[in-house]
Amino acid sequence: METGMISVDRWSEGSQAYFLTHLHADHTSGLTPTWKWGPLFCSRLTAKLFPMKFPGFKLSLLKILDLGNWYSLSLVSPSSGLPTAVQVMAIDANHCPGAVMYLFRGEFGSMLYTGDFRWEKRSQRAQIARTMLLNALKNEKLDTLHLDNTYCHPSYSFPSRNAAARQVANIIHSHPNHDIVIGIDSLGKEDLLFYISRLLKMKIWVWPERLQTMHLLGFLDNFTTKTSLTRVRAIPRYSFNMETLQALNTMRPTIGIMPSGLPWAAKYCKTKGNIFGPSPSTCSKKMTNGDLVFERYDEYTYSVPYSDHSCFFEIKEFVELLQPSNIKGIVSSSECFIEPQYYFGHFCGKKHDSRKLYHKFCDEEGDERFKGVRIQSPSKVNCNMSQRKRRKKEAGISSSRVNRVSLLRRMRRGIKIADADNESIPEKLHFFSV
DNA sequence: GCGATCAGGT
DNA sequence: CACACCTGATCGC
Repeated sequence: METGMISVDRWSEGSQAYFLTHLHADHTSGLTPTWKWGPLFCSRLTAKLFPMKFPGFKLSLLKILDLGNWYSLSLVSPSSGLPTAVQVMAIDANHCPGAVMYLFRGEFGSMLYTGDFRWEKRSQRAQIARTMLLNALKNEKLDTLHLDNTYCHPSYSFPSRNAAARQVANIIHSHPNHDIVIGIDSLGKEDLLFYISRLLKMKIWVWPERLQTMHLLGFLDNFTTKTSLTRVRAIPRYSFNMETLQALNTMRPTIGIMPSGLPWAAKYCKTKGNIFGPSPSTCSKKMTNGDLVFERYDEYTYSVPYSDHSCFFEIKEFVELLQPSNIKGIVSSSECFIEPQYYFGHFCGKKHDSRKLYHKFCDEEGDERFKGVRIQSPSKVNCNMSQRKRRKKEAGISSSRVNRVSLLRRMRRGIKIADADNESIPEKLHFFSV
């Protein structure tokens, strides 16, 4: 598709229609309450959560796309100046609440943008999404797949979220006299918390803004902001650290559980031989409990492979199902980034030389790129920090400005709670003139 | 003075 | 490893 038509999760000026896949901060960078380049298309649930994240945003810019419907947009081709129609369908991405993929079709052919997605074949939601996708495509070939390639490497292997949730429950069961803290973000992992809450027949503490989110999502009874009611608390991931856990343990015995796909990235660069082989065991403290395996970091912290992104095998199944003509990775910032074409080119029925490129990459840099990162970054950090401190000292900057900025940010978060209001959501539309 | 953005950390 | 999001510094109006 030519540029100047649509943007997905990109918010700079110059497109005729903007699409938001979900509300995580790394997909809304550039979007502010004063943003005005709309219209902005998103799922119904994202629209419901939107005012909390962007209070004061002009809600008439939001256009809701219900799942599984085709919507038609009248755009203008920037090159010819002629009108051109683009059809779009939103499909459940099974990532965080409200997250969708977008299937587009028009003169350019067909294009699927997954955003962040989890493709758990056995989950009912993924099966519905699968049916929607296949019905929408009928027998047409998908021309371009923009793919969530976060874990697009065979070493990224982790279980379903249901299995990971059972691991969390298992850890909690084996600590009947401990307080539990679980690290979460502003959106996502609600099903995990809900599952634990039902299983333990216990409310889970969340911070006030998160409770507001839970209520918007329809969880009315399982969460609380009263600490006295429960021994299980979900806390922001940024405050989940060793210091916090040590402090908590001075008051009550407490363990931390971090649900994340990340620690399960096998350090394949350390292994010898076949990178397609099974994920190597990387943890010396792996513990078993029944038939479940979990990872213990230190005396307080457990890590559980609960991921809202697809593992490698799920990405493979997804690409195999769709067999697109072209694949592009959405995530490209990774040190470890490898074009999905390398693994899945054979599903695309196209000749390509990415395999050759990959080998070149490995041969030239191999383990060194990882060693380089490990060795260089601490010294670089130290250098930057000392430079920064020196500059600050030289400039004689007091901390009053900084404290004020931080305070304002915190106040705004508080105001968001008070202002949160989901009344004025626009009506469903099937045709949009842009 | 203030919002926007970047860098750096976890 | 790299997710999602924080804080603090700096930029530019």
